[in-house]
Amino acid sequence: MPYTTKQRQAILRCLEARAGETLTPAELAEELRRGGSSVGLATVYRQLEHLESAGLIHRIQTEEGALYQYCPHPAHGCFLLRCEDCGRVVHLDCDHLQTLYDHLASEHHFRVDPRRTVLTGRCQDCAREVARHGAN
Amino acid sequence: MPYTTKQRQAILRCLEARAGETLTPAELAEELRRGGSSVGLATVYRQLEHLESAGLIHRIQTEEGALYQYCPHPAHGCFLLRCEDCGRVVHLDCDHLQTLYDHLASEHHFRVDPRRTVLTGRCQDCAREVARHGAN
DNA sequence: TCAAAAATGAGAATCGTTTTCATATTATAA
DNA sequence: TTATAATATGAAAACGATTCTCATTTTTGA
Repeated sequence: MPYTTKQRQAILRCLEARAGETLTPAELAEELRRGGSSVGLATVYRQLEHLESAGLIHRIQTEEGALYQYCPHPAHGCFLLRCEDCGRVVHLDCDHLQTLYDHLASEHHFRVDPRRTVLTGRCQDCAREVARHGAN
Repeated sequence: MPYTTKQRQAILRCLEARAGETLTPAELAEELRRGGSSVGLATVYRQLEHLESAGLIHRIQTEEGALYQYCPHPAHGCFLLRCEDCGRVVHLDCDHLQTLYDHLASEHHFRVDPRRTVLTGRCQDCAREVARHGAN
C-alpha cells in the first residue's frame, strides 16, 4: 500500500473536483500544473494505477488510451455506459443489469466484472443528433 | 469500398481459418509470413479496419492493443464475453442480454452497440483455477 | 533521529498504430 | 484491349500513450 504523498492527494483531489468527468493522464497532469501543484507524468500514471486498484477511481479503456473517473464508493450495481459519439461516461445503477450479470454467472458460468466492463453505445442526445443530421 | 486484392483475401482467409481465436495485427502478419503470403504490417492494419467496418470481423480493444476475431454473420444477439485471465473471447447468443439492451434503450435512453461492447470478467475455467489456487 | 522502504521526476525506451510517399495494382471507360 | 484514374501496397519514419531507468527525495517505523 502506497504512502500518502502530496502528489497522491493532489491527484485524488483533482479527480474528485471533476467527478462525473473523465480525464486522461495527460489532462490530469496539465490540470495539476495549472493548479500550482505540478506532478510528473510518470507519477500520475503510477498513482492512477494505485488509486484504481484501491477501488477509488474507474479506469475506462478507449482506443486512444485510458480515461479515469472518480468513483470512490461504487454502489452494488455500478455500471458504466460510454457514448461512442460524445465520449461521456455515465454510471448507471440498474437492477436489470445486475440481474443479467447474475444470469450470466448462473447459466453461462461467466462472472462479469462490472468495474472492467463498459457498455458502449449512443446516448440519447447523440442519438437525436444523428437522427436530425446524417449518421455521424 | 475497397478493391479485392490478394492481401485482403489472404488476411480474411487467415482469420477464417482461426475462427474462435483472437489475433493481434502482428500475430496475423507473422502467420501470413509463415504461410508464404507475406503482407506488410501497415496493410494488415488497413485491411483489418476495412474488414471490421464491413462487419466481417470483430475488433476487441484491450489494454495491450486491439485483437481481431472472425465473425462474418453475427446473429441477432451476438455478444462478446472476454475472460480477463485467459484472454479468450467467446460469442454468446442470449435472449436475456438482448432484453437488457432493449431495456436500456427504452428506459435509460441508451442504445448499446453490441459490436463495440465487451463484457469482461472471468470464465468458468479460470474461476475454478482461482478457487483452487490463490487469487490470480 | 536514523536507516530502510518507497515515491518522485526527467528523460529514455517501448510498443502499438498511423502516416508518408514512391510504386504497383485494380477498376472503369473508351 | 488499352489507357487512365482511383486505390492499395510496403518500408520506413513519425506518433503518441505508456513504462522503465536511475539518481534523488520523501516517508515510514524502529
